[in-house]
Amino acid sequence: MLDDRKSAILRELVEEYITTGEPVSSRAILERAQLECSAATVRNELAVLENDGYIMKPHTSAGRVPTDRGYRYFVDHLSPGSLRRRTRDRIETFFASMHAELGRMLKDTSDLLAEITHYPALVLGPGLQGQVVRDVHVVQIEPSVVLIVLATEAGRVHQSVLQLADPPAPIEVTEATEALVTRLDGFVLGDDLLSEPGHETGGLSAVALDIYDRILEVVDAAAVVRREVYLGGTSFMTDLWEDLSKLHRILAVLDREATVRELLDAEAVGTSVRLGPEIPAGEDDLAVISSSYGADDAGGRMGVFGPMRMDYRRTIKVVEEVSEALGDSLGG
Amino acid sequence: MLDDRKSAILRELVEEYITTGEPVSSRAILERAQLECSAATVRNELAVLENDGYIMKPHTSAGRVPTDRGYRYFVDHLSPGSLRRRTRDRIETFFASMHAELGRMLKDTSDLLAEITHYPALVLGPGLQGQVVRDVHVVQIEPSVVLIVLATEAGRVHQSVLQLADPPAPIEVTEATEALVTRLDGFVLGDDLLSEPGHETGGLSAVALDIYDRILEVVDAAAVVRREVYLGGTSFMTDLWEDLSKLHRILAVLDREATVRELLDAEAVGTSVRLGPEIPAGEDDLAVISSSYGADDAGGRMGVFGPMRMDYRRTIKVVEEVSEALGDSLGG
DNA sequence: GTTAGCACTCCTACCGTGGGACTGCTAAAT
DNA sequence: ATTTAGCAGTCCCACGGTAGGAGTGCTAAC
Repeated sequence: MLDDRKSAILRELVEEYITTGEPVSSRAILERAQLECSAATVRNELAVLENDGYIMKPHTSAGRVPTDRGYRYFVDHLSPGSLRRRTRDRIETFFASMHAELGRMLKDTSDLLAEITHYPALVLGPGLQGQVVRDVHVVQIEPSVVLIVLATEAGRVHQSVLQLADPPAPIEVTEATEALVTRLDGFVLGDDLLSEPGHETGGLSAVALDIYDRILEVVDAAAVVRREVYLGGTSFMTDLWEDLSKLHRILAVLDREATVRELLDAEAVGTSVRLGPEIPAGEDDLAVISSSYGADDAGGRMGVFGPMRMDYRRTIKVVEEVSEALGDSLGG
Repeated sequence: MLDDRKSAILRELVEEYITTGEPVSSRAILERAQLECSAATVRNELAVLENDGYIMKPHTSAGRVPTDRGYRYFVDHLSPGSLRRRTRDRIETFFASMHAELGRMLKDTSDLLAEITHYPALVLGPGLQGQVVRDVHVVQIEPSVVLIVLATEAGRVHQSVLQLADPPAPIEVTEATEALVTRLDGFVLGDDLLSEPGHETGGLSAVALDIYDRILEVVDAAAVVRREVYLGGTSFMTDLWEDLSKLHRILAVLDREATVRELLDAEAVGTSVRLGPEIPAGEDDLAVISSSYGADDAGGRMGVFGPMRMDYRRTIKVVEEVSEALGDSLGG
């Protein structure tokens, strides 16, 4: 834990560095913070902070720059910022006038988040886990291919194509479907379906029973279906990193869906700020601010990313605000 | 039209420039093409080509670089390249082992295309236009909200949420749905539904009739629903353009779905190569190679983009090959 | 513990220069 | 008329050296 003055000096240093991007000199800190001391004292304190690993010098005669540890301290001991009325209004009106289909809504949200924060934004769609099955529909689209459509109470739709070995008679599909509907109505996706006590399937023929079982498998798998990721504001990246090879690596992370998911820290709840080495992507100068939206089960996660030198105060607030607004919008 | 020697000189110049990226000197051309003349003659020809607007000099004592017109001539008078056995095999095995849901399939295709060409790739999903309705399903998910799910013979699913003014009784929804199914079964999306002679709807109550009409509107609109765009291999961009502000502008184009669609030249059929000023995005150093896949109605479009200095011979071939393979894969 | 002063470090932006790569032109050859 | 060799002229760019400046660490006094 740092004493008051060191703390203040570190805070001003980080904020100055965030806005200017240049190494910060002792004098600059003195001007920012109204400290009752001289530049020499600040320099002494800086030497201590450097020794403790909070800051570093790019070279001998340069100012100081925060290290990973410095950023971490800054983020953890940071009083939450507040948003301007205009920004808050903007988020509000955006969601008030939003009546699109889910996928579009999430894409638009990622654009909004990026536009407000000026950082590229990610939105991870909600899973189907926890959704209550409202309706199952089976359509035989080819002799041995059936399309299974699942509708939930929240109006979500999941589809899956099932390839059968032998072409069943339409009547057998109908039989299987009817038996299914009674069994699945009200079923909560993600619950253990297969080991649940089965309903009466006595009247079904062998073929119908086979179809029945296969469809149950599909429904069972629906809960863990890959969740969509939406990406917005990628053009901000060129303002954030000057280095082409750095940009290349970040884009490579975005190109692979799996690594994008890792950025968002899908398992976390609430707001998370991850810095550099804490992120699995293996990038050094990278920070991700993310937050959950919606209910535990029915929700997802969104966030923005940028270099370690980010405007944390405001951005954390925006991400939280937009997450909350999207959650409300989906819940209502 | 250029005579043989000028044509050969221009071709070699463009190909040399494509591989090296440096302005091409008269001597370099002489070495590439086995011409029966001296460098001085080549220089004379170059002067003519420059005068005619096919090539230009970055500065007085530099070699020549193709202009838009030069590239255009090159592309138009280019004998189609051929692919290495390995590349062809790769495309084949990729589609042979592909059994995913449509969206994932298109995303994976964009990744494949990018990986093979080393250019960022775009895939525009097929529309619903021309699809034959196989099944309509209406689920009342809230008192005054119904979910409409449309399944087509090809196994495509379209969903839409309909907000009704007054909460109808479930029986009225059922009535409307039953009347719909008979009317819509076999209907081809995109055909003029609303002005078609209506079927008997005599038995319907006023409320059911209203729902019926609203749903018809939804179905009518399904054919022109916004088609998805999938993007792969964006990290290749950093190898293609060195300039940060250029990258920024390209990323900005990709950020807006509308402009991405324009890149693909959605209205074109077959293969299209568009260069610089021919592309609505308003970028100068940009080329897009795109091609259609699938049947006229049920298909979409895919392509790659890069700077004008692209490997057209090979890339055109790859885009066409992958388009065809995807078309076959969807059609089968 | 704090401060003023100063020597020292080291980055960076600037400038000037020479080599080199090409061209265009000219005049002779085919 | 076309082609060619030779050469003067142009202009880029990589290189190296330098001066200025910003900032630090240290020392000695307060």
